[in-house]
Amino acid sequence: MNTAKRGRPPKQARSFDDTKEALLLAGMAILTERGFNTVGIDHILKRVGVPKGSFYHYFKNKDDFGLQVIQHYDQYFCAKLRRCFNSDPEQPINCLKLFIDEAVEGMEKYRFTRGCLIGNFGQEMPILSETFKQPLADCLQHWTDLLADNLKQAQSLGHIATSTNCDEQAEFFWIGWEGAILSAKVMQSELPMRKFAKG
Amino acid sequence: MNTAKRGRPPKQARSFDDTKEALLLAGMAILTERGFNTVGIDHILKRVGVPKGSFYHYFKNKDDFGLQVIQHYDQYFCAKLRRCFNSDPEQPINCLKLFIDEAVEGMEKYRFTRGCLIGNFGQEMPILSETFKQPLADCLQHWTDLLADNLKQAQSLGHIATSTNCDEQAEFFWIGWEGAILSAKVMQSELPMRKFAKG
DNA sequence: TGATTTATAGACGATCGGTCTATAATAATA
DNA sequence: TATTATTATAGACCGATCGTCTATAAATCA
Repeated sequence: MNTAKRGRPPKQARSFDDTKEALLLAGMAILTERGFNTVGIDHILKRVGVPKGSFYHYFKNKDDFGLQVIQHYDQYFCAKLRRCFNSDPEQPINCLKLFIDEAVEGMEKYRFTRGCLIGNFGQEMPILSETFKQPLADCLQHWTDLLADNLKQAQSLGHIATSTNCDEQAEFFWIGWEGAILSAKVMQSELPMRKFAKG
Repeated sequence: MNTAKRGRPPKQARSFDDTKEALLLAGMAILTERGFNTVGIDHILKRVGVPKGSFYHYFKNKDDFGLQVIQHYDQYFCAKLRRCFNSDPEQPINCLKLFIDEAVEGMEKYRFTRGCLIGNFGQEMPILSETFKQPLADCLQHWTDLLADNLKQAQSLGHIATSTNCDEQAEFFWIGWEGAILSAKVMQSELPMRKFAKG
């Protein structure tokens, strides 16, 4: 059982073991900030400190990379949602508030430069390959399902009117939330997010 | 008083008189579909059928062009809003419905490839020059003002509760509407726009 | 008529995009 | 332990894009 890594070793020592994972993480951060089509592969490589050959060893092409970044982001975001939505089972309503507060915090931390990865890809839909359509729609559906579950919990506890259609309400929230993130980027202010959350 | 145009004449006859106007119109259409940073100047030139020299005769650089396209779009969009909002003074509520119906129609006409120019620029904020920030925010403000006026009319006619804050409500609408356009692009369906309008 | 203004025409270099081929090390095989 | 296969890094390569620059052509002005 040799612990040494196979393959040609890097010229310079690196701060990570898993090159592919490092590329995906950097991809999430950079694409969330700058979108897909405007970001060159070189940009990501420079950030991570690996040569181009490594990229094309792990990914078939740029589209393949983009799709895997989306998958990664979906997992990350769903995990975040599950954590928030399980944070206060007695008061499910507070869970959404927690999510919103964390999102505002995140936007401020990066000075309103990092929005939503799915929103960025969505805006670029008309110039993206057809293969992106389904994965992006799936992400929105996952989030809607998670939020709808949370709303149904609140409903079963009597915190929300029984007349409310939780699925529709969840869809409505995410549609508007994307707009709130976008507006926050334009205004460089948390106010749009707060104003939408109020509604 | 000679009506002939000054300057070097084009090699091939053109279908328009005003080259600058033609570039701005093509810019509106193309940037609405594909965003700013991902579109090259050559792309626009090819569509209009003019050489690069003309572009740099009328515009200082690409940013200058982008800013003028935004200005043009703002005028176009505000005119559209004014038309809608004056369409039924007796029933101001119907005016917004008309706008929404027209927007859905437009999205379908272009198969969900053309979203909102301001939304596209907004998504690209982090990589745009600082000079874009104010003009983009101004557009949103113009639309908010126009919608708020409409809501106030409805309020004065007793069609909306007097407790409603029309300015806040107008802001809320446009924030969410941007999200609805974005979601419609992802889903390639009018449903997100309809679902948001319902709320 | 000659100088100036307006506008089109397109070559050019620097840079950056994505793909592809070459190289270097370890692991597996026999 | 020699040979081959596998893994991963290294970077050359070509085409596209951006913005500048010079050249050209017509109308107007003095």
